[in-house]
Amino acid sequence: MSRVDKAAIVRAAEEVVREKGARKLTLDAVAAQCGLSKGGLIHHFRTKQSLLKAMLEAAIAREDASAETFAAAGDDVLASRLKAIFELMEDDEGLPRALIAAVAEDPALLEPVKCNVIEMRGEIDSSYGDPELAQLLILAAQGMFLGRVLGVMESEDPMFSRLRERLLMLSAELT
Amino acid sequence: MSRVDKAAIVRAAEEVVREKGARKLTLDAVAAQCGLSKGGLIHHFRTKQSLLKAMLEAAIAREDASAETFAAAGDDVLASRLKAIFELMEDDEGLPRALIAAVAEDPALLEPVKCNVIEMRGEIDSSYGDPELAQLLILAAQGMFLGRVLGVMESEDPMFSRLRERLLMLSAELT
DNA sequence: GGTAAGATACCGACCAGCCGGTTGGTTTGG
DNA sequence: CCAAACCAACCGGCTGGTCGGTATCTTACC
Repeated sequence: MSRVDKAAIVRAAEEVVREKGARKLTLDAVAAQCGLSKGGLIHHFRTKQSLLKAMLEAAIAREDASAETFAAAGDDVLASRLKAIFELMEDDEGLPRALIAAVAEDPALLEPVKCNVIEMRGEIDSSYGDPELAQLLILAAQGMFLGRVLGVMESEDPMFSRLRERLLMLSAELT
Repeated sequence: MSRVDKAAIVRAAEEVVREKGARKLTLDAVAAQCGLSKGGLIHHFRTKQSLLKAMLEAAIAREDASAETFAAAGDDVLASRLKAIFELMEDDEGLPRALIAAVAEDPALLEPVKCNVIEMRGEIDSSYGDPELAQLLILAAQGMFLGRVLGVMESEDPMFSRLRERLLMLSAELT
């Protein structure tokens, strides 16, 4: 049917952003990265915006799936969300890059991310006796995520794992 | 001497990013915004990169100045940093926009931001008996900042001020 | 099984507009 | 009179997107 599917194109786009920065995320570059002509690429994604949208959706889906895996393994809402965020940070492809590219291109593309965050917030608010503290733990993890995107927080840094463990401990105390 | 100074140009650039998004931060747009021709703009900032750099530096300087004001008024390191971050979030110009524009254009421009964050981290690490918890409070504030940039966290939201107060309380318990 | 017809995947040349930066000149302040 | 501030036209390269065509696959009918 198709030698290259949309998922492969999205991966190629992430690769381009990682290698060359968000500003160089160009249709030609993506096409080259996945061995396609620009025409071929446009056949799959009719506009650049639709490609960016797909990048964001793929990344969000990965994060949600990750959280659900932890939840299925017995973690509570907060712990599984925290672990999902950490996992997201460790393989630094995907969402961070897509986020940057999208926010640069058109902030309106962030709508799905917004929805996702709000949904998560709702889940947590209704599950803990001290919802504000629970929110703060999530926010701290997202702060680490920001540090990662900006290149300030390295996942090999011993501080990173200490903060990570500490956050999980604090979340365990909350139940 | 000059009818338009560099600070005014930086403000105009922030305005452009706010109104049209980082991708539309173009020399022509900035020139138009501050009533200058492109040639005139280039006379002040010889390249776009140097303008971006100035934007970042101005924003960082604002934040540092804000933190120092709080410190001078008697707040300890953590509280003054937290308050500075909150202040940064409330008038949503400046750093968030500059950050986005810079990271999109060339991640290397983030170096000063990186230095600033690392310096802040050092200050805090050496000032509290439980440095990790102190770091987590800062990270939570930065997480809120990220939420603001993505348009998820509104500063009028009652949740916002509750989280803010809670963070300050937690920091007070730490001394 | 073969094949005609239609759809889907893909190519690569091309275009129009944008954008960073140059240049050569004019105005303005001291 | 000089230097700094500023202007406006211009340029070359890039980029998103178009277009007309080819190759490959599916379907259906004989």
